[in-house]
Amino acid sequence: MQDSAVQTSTLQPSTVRTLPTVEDVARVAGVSRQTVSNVLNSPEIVKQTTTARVVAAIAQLGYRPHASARRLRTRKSSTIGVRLDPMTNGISGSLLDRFLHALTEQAADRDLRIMLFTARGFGGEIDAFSRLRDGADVDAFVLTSTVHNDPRTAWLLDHDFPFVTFGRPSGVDDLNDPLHPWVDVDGFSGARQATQHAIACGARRVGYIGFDDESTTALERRAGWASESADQLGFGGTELDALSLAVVDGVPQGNAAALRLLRLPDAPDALVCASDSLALGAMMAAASIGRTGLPVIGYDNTPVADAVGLSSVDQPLDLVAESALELLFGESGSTIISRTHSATDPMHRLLTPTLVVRQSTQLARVEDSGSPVAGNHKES
Amino acid sequence: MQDSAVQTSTLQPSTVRTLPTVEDVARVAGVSRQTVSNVLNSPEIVKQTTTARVVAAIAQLGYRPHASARRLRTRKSSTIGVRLDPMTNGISGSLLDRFLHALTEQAADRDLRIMLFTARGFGGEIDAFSRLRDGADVDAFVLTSTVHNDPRTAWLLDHDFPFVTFGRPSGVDDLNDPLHPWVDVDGFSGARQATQHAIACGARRVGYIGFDDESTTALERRAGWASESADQLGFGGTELDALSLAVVDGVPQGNAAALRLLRLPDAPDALVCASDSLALGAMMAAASIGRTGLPVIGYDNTPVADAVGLSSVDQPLDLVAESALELLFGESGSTIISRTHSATDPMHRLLTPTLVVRQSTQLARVEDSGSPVAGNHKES
DNA sequence: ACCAAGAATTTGAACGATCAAACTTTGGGT
DNA sequence: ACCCAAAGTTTGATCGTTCAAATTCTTGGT
Repeated sequence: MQDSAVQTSTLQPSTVRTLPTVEDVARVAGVSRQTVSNVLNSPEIVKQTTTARVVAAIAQLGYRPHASARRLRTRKSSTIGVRLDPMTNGISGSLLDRFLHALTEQAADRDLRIMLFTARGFGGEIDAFSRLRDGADVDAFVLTSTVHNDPRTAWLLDHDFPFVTFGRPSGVDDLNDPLHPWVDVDGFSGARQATQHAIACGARRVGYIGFDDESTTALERRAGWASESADQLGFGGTELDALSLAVVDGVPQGNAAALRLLRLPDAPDALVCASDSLALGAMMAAASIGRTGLPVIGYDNTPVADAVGLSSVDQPLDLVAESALELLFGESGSTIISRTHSATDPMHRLLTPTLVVRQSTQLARVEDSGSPVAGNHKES
Repeated sequence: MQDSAVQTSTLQPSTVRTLPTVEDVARVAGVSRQTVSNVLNSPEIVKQTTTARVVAAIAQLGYRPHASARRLRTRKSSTIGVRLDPMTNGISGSLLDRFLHALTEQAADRDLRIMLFTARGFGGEIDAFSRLRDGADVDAFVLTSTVHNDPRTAWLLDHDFPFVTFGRPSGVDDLNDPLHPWVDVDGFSGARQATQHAIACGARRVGYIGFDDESTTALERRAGWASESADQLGFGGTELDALSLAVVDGVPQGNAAALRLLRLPDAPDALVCASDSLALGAMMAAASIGRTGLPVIGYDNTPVADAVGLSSVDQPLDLVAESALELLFGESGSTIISRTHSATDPMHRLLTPTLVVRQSTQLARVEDSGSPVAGNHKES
């Protein structure tokens, strides 16, 4: 090794830079490979003085563990797979994106990585599961937009592969099955808060525009509105039916539905909507027939809601992400915790959304400023 | 139910399933490790009959190469790193998301993966570069929202690490530097098309609401509008200045700017905007002062534009993604092509956007149908 | 029948890390 | 001084793949 002297004496600015390995660190620190490894992975079993020397050597060489080598040996990838939905369905698509962002940040805190993939249909997604699992590319999946009797969770349960869903299971899946961890945001509470707020704004007949389908989401949001309306305003089933409509999600649909409701003899004096798209349509409908001050509340707190000053129910996506990781990896750490049927703690989290109040529900109280929707004229 | 007792003794649905390796495939096919490897990586050097046997064995065992082992040996990760921007800036944030989606899909076609990361500031991002590079986690980076004299590209060039930017370089970087590959969408053309369309709708004084900053994007979009206005309508610099405003991106800003322009003595009879946010604000402003039919054109074709029926300039994000990969990996394949200063072909692509025409520029021509999107105050 | 040259295949080593077990040191208790 | 357990450290093997070199099999010309 006498040529090491030569090597250092000659400056070689950008030759093929070979990355340092544990071996190199060990040599510099005067310890063995394994001790270096221990400093990194089990610091508690290494003597303080030794640790210090190793840490110094690591810093000196700028050493970083080779991710693939580590993965090969430990048989874990420290990577989570997330499918990027094929159809970013309009305005609400950004919900997934914001969630993805929160997830990436939370994951980084635990030294976990997020790997994306796309697939066509559930079948394609399951193929992707299989590919990524077999290639040891990911340790777990995070599923979004789950459906009734979701075939994906069935497959994952069947193949005993770790996952967590954003959205509670429905169908044959048991809500309390410890093998099916899930995180969800309480739509009942969200719709209830929205309704409550509408009432606080002075509304006595709160209308509701919801989704056409029979998803859990659709049902519980409507139930939240119905429950609050019943409790506070004393409405019964028939009256509630008259005050609500179920349509396909979208701005034009929201517009049309709002017009229908607002032209009723007993028109609602506020509108709670199951999405910001619907609410945006509703706002425009209200404006178009001169009912500018009508309180309208949306759902999901998308960027559009912020942009147009629409009050909206906000889902705590960072908490969702945090909880998802907690269910997969425990309080901290990056090792999948294996589940058993006998697990005691509930393997799910139901989070509570918050209402973000904006101009769309404040105009009723202030003077009409002439520029209803996104007006920036402050009256002083 | 009845076999629950038996289940444990006989059936073992989920014993520890060991994944098959090349060795297993080789044994079944009656060949050696390396031959299996060759079938996968260099099919042309293996005899047809042997290939057939190996392929059969692979299918039979459901073999898939272990990604990490392969990466360790080949010293490449087949993974591209993308930073998820910390601030999903409102409506336009979805542009990045749509790009991300396109990129993920294109990458999948080449057996490449997308890995996400977040970082705070450019410094943080460069740290992340360093980490991901040293850990051999990624083979290249795709950068978005580049800025003038971007420190990130400087670092990457300095450390000789492959990357491509979505957005042409500006500053000390050379547009034609073969070491700095980039893809961009021609904003000049986009704004020009928008203006052209406005004129085709009958406008004779097309106004422009653009960005306040001095980014390439801001400059070229305005230039596109100015150029077309000069050519077709014969406006000079002073007149153009009077017809345009530069503001911060956002719906309220668009609203305010539009009001200012529309209240001028020589008010514009159409508005071209540098973003959908601005355009949305402009639409609302127009509606609020009774100029419902005013043609308004946005930029980026975000979901909101679709939702509210706003004509908008669409960036071909799938092409951008495809081009980005092409610059990194060549026509096909998943191996980084190394660049030299002497490269002949230009290491960049300038793509042309297309205008998507919607109701916001059609109302002028059709009869008021009673329920247009953003209000239906009749003017006559 | 022989040989050379190319085609096809096999073998040993390596990628960089961690695991499991073996080994060495330390610190009391007797 | 001795021994033992606990603490700390090292050694050999291994994860699954591909590289580089060695080996065997073909083929065709003489």
